[in-house]
Amino acid sequence: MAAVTAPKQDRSRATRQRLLEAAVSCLAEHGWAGSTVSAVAERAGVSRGAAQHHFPTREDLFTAAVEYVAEERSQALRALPSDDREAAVAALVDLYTGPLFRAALHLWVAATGEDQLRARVTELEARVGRESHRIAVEVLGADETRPGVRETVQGLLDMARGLGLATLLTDDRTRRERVVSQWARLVNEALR
Amino acid sequence: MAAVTAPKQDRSRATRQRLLEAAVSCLAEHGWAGSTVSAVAERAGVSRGAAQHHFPTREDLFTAAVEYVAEERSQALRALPSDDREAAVAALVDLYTGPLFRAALHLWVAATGEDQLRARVTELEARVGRESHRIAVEVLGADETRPGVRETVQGLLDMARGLGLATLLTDDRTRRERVVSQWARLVNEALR
DNA sequence: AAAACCATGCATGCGTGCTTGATTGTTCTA
DNA sequence: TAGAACAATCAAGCACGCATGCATGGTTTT
Repeated sequence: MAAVTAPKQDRSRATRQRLLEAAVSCLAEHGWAGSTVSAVAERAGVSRGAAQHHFPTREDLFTAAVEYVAEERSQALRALPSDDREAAVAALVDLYTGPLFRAALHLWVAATGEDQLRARVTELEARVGRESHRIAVEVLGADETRPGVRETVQGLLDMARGLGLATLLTDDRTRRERVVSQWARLVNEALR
Repeated sequence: MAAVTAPKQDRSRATRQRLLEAAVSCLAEHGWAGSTVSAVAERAGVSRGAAQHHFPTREDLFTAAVEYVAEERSQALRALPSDDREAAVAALVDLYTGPLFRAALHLWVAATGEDQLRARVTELEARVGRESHRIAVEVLGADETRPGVRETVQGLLDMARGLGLATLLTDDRTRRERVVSQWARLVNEALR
């Protein structure tokens, strides 16, 4: 068994942590097919057998990576600024262009074909999605009791997803900033 | 050479066509890793050697599939209705939830790691993107000379992409329809 | 000392690419 | 127009590379 007892001392947890971080950056840079266990092990600076010890199968490794990514994304969400609405929208969109979202996207798409992963990914993504919505409402100062407000915020998040997807291959920053600025105005008016 | 002379008679072009269609549906259903040449050949009803004849390498097959998907998407775009703005937005978003977009998305993400594909995909996606924008402006009856209008339409297309991405794992139709309805209203006001 | 932790080598499965052989279609010529 | 040479198209088998999984041996912690 891998964790019959919680890892008593930290060296083990350190390598486990490094393996997860390596898995995430590997996903973000080389995609699903390119993220072989040898690659993430090498990137983590450990042997392949060490990886095999912590995560007996490749699927174990990446299901753990899914939860790790979800946790990191939640954490990033809670660090959002809430002073200015324009800045809040920009920061929100930025969350969808970083390596975390890239990794999540690769997992998301890969989970389409892997039955085991799909359950985990859908479940966790639903959780992160709800949290994203909750925090978005908070930093935007939106009044969800008014009709249409909820859908407005959701649409904004969906647009952020779309921008993140577009950023995958070509990082067209200037275009993105213009779109975000305009949509921030639209949202601002709709929430007024 | 595969096409030193254009395929004189149709049996060949028929199987080539079937291979491309099979590649697209395979991508939409099983994703990139699951779309092996054996799988698409079997789905097309031909032998693996036949596929190998038309597309010597797997990469040849899927680069051809990329262009095929781009062409099909362009064709679908030109069939959009332009009578009612609400209906136009809904139809536009629907283009991002069908199997064509699913296939394009898998190609898009897979091209992140495959250097050869990335060029083709980015180039063609840029073309389709411009055409999408042009047609979106047309069916929405938007006046692009007014400031902010261009960015509003682009944001709408990005939102459609994001909705399509969200539809990959869970087809949350009712939520999508509510979001689309609300933003159709907002866009409608913004373009007035 | 025992158990967790890590490293190395081997075996299997799988997908791709290539080669060979058979069949269909096209074209040139008598 | 017949028919034979020739090219295009399709089918089947083989060899290689690669990633995963497992098993063994060494090292560190408790």
